[in-house]
Amino acid sequence: MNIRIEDDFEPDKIADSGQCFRWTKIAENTWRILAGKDCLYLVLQEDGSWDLDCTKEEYGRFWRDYFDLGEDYRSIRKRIDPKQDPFLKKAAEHEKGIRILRQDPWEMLITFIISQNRNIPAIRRSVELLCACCGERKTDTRGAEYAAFPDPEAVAALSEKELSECSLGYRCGYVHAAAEAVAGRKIDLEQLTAASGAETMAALTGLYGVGIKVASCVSLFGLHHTDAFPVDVWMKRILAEQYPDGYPYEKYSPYNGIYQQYLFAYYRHEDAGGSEKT
DNA sequence: ACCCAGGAGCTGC
DNA sequence: GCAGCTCATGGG
Repeated sequence: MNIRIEDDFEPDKIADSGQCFRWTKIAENTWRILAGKDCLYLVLQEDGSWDLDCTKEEYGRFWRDYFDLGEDYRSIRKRIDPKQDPFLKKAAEHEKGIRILRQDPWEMLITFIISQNRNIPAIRRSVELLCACCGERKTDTRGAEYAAFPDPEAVAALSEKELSECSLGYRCGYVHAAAEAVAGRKIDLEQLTAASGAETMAALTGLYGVGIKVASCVSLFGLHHTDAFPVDVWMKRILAEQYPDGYPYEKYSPYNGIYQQYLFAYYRHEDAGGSEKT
């Protein structure tokens, strides 16, 4: 089907933003998106519209929400006062096009446990190995095969050897424990969507191998708690350099997580480009 | 060879 | 409560 998107939507920026690890740009203007057990080809048309290889029903039931197309990111960016916070304003304008995807909480939990103390290419590699190891084999609309993200039961059933072959290193035990907790109903991730931020963080950090950083990523990317504010090594640098007197978290509520994505992406791009930030 | 990565658990104070 | 150490592996 074909859709138009009026405000922010740039797949290159979303794919590079460190919130999803199974997007692949397979040609100019074509992205292959793996999410949960599904695959979608997203193609930018000459007229600026988007072609999606799914039915209207699938779009309404799943993909529209996945891309968070009900949210008006333009107005969220406009709330930033350039006089009060020029750095955030610059980051948001530069990274315009990012959206916070509404991804599966279980997939986010495992993905961000895997992410700890690793760079993005290494995370992608391990996630793919895990899916290949125990995810359901499927075929997309172009006839290509892919592996779905595995269920908690499938991950919990893996042997120590099988898990270690996914290059998880010392995180093997964390992944296995999380899979057992979810499969064994010791934690109900779906229920946390409606829970408070504090309650959600407490429940997630109660899991072995889940600290504040991973829990906030699951909150933001898997439960769409837009006030969750993940602080990793990059964000620590930003906070130290740009906000030495403290970050105005209260003022930016409930959009802290969205602004955080702008800051994170902007700083990493500037750093990679070698230019100095002011 | 070297340093770093979307960190977290554990120990010792 | 919080600093310091360790953990396994790949990317640059």
